[in-house]
Amino acid sequence: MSRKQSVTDSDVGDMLTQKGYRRTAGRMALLEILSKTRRPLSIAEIIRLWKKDPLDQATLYRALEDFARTGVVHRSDLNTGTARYEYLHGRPHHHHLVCAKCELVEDVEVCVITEAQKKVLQRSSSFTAVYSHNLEFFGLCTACSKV
Amino acid sequence: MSRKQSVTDSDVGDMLTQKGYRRTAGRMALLEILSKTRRPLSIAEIIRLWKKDPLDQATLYRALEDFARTGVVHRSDLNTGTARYEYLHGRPHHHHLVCAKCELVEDVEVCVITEAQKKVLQRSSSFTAVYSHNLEFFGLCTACSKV
DNA sequence: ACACTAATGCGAATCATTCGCAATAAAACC
DNA sequence: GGTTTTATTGCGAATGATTCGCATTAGTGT
Repeated sequence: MSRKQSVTDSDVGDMLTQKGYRRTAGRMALLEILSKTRRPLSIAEIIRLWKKDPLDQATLYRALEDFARTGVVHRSDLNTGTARYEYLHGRPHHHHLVCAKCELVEDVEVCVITEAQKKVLQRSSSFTAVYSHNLEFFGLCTACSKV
Repeated sequence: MSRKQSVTDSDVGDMLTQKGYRRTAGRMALLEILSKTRRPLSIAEIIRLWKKDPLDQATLYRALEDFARTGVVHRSDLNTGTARYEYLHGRPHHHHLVCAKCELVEDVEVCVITEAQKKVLQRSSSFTAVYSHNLEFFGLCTACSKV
């Protein structure tokens, strides 16, 4: 009913089938982890959360790249040197709040850019289309600001 | 004369001295390159533009990191996998337009985020300060959209 | 000229990410 | 159910970006 906040096993499986992927144990588990975590995860974090047997990195990278290409997950580089991947839960896109010290990442649901994007395109001298944007805020989380 | 659009040798040198750096040939040349280019440069691009003798990468990385730490240049990762550095010309900050195909990067001078940043902080549950943001737009440049 | 220390150069190390290729295992087809 | 097709996996090695250690060089202040 209404908007889903989490995803069940069969949902994850359906999603895979629907996008033309195969329902493999690995990709199910990966989507499981991503869908339960409402923020961008680095590869290292995913590996840490991984409960199944040994995890091959190449396989993980390939699956994530696959998912990102078809829009199942969103990839973002938050100036931390490593890519992060986030399950979109059907949301078109959103932004992030990144702690400059500990790299804690929080989602920002509001988006104030859409109209501005048009202006940017109008003023540009060498672009003919703008179809997306990344907006990340940097600051200090409560824990880090105490230190 | 008001706002400087480019930087002379002595300006670059003064900047170094003022920030507590030494006026070395390498750092002068590096700032020279950066200040003449009004967009974020990747390490590879800098090396390509380098006219002086052999260029050591470790030295280059260290200088750029140094400059970024004191705010002389700004580092941004534009989801291209490599960091880029841009001379700020005294501007506080600004945004970019990135071609999804050829990675052409254009500066966007307007900033519409400052007020929004405050709202983001207010709504956040685990951050106590937001002091900067990155905003990058992705699209297609004129050349790439023709193909 | 001298001392102090930032900056450099070089090679090796590390980290993230990708590639090649043979082995597995879904999905589809008989 | 057995077979074919082909996506996905696993492994090891390659690549690319970035960092480190350490001895050497060269600005800067005295």
